[in-house]
Amino acid sequence: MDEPSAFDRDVYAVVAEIPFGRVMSYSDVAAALGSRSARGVGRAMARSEGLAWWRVIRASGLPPEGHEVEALEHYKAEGTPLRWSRDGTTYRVDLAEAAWFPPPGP
DNA sequence: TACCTGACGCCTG
DNA sequence: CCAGGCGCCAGGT
Repeated sequence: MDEPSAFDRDVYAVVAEIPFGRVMSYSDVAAALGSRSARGVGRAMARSEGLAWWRVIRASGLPPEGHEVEALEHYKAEGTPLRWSRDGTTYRVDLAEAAWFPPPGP
């Protein structure tokens, strides 16, 4: 069992703080850590377990590839604001409404 | 140390 | 809106 790196644990700490029904983009999580590695955040999420991974999405408002269906179930359960395409076949999280950023510490 | 990969992001056409 | 291309950062081999 390999232990998560300090960077990974930092990512998990931020994700754990995202409120119910709110989301953060990979780049925003990285920014909250003082980093610009959105991809590093994605890697950390891929290795994570027991986290609200659906609250971390791409800057475009789309959930991770291959997880759209499962993520949608969580969004419906949390009442996360969504933006549906005109034909109702695709959706994206309304970042203008659901985006959240951790408050600065003391 | 160098190279490769990845649950990413932004700019162009 | 869709593709393609380049940039960025952390980890693994």
